[in-house]
Amino acid sequence: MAAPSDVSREVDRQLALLSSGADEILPLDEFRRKLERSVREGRPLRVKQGFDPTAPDIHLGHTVGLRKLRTFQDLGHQVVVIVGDYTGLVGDPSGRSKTRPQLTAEMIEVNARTYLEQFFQVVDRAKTEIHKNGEWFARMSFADILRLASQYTVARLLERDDFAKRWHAGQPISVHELLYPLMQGHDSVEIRADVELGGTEQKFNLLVGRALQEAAGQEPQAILTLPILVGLDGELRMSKSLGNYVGIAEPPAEQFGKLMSIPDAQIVPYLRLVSDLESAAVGAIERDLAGGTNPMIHKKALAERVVAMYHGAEAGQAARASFESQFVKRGRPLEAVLWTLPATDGWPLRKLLVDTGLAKTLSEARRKIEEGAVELEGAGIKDPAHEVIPPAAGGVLALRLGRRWVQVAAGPPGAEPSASPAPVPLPRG
RNA sequence: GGGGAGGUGCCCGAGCUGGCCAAAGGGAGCAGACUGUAAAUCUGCCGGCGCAAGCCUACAGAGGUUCAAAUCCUCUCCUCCCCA
Repeated sequence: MAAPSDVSREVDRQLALLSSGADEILPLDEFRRKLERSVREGRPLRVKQGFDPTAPDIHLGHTVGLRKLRTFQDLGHQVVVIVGDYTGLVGDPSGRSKTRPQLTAEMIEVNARTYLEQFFQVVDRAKTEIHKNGEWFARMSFADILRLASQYTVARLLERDDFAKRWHAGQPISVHELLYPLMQGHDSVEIRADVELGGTEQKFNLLVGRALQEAAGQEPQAILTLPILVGLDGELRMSKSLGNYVGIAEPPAEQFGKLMSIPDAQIVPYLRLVSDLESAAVGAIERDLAGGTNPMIHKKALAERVVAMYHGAEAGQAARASFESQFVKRGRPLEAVLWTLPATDGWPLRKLLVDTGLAKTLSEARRKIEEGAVELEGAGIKDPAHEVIPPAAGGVLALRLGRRWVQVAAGPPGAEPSASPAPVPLPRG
């Protein structure tokens, strides 16, 4: 048993680390008491994090919470992750203005696997317990559901901002969506959570967990909310469906480029929320920016740092070098995805653009060519009917539409178009 | 259960006294100029296929009227509001 003063010192230390960067911890005194007990009895806290296997790719927005989970683990606590296979059938209405589409069981399975794989790039697998909430929801009878539903009122559910907005806007809210917060809360009861993490938009759901735990005679969980990361557009929260995200599994150059497109005002928030730079250093950068330093310098450092976190220091440097070559010096990137396309007699440029994904449709490709957005081997091409001469074996062509580059090689006639799994060096031209 | 209002392109939203509607306007997005792949500003594009003329698909769904329908009629589905 530790001496009382040691306990108190350790609790202070943990509290400082855990609350750093957090938006709110509610109720703070309860959380402190939990930590005290944990330290005194040497019993890890059970820290809950749920996710719905809807959009499997983890992006930087998620890592804000995941990095906090990691901090809990580093302090010896136990993470309990809930795969929301049942809640996924509903779709979290949080922050949504529409009912989400429901998922099939197979999709959930696949998504969960992808998700966890990426999840454990940040979180320590050895200190993580995984549950599906189907473990308990699949067994509940209708009577059980009624009992659960009786523990909360419609008025309280409708207090919730997103429901309230939809209600006032005359948009539909399905009954099963109303059930969502109850399901999430019930998860906390089942796993006896001590703490649950979530973005600030999750606050309501997290609090429902407290109410249900109390009703079940358990000590209610503390909740820890984290600021929401703004997406690349600088306005809306980072989310896959909005397309304003940086995925942690994306290639280095992609991550770097996306990070360079964030508004200047987001540099400091990003450093705080998604980089591993300690807070004193972030403060120094903040002062430097206020002093009038060109934000681009710090933005590049941020981008390099984040790429390094997920791909290693070397990849970070390489991404930066490629970026500088491509944009600052107004040239080609150092590398680009290589497409191998079947060689045919005529190689219509429009088709190349579509096959390589630079354009979505032939019509779009035609328009972009006419707009002067397309460049092949350094020469702008404005003729929509242009036919490309396939390169000789071993040769490649550098093709650009706007800011995006690919390289193409000629493959055997009739073959399916295929892309290199990762970008490969682009010959200097 | 009764009454009322609605469902238009990625989103919002005009049109709905039938043809000039691939459908005004705004937003988002893409591209060009500028630039730091930031912001602001200006310009172009923004259903598909076609070099083009043009053709195809489209205004919740299915039928119908008409030379011609997003626009008129019938039925169906869906949403919201008020009343019970």
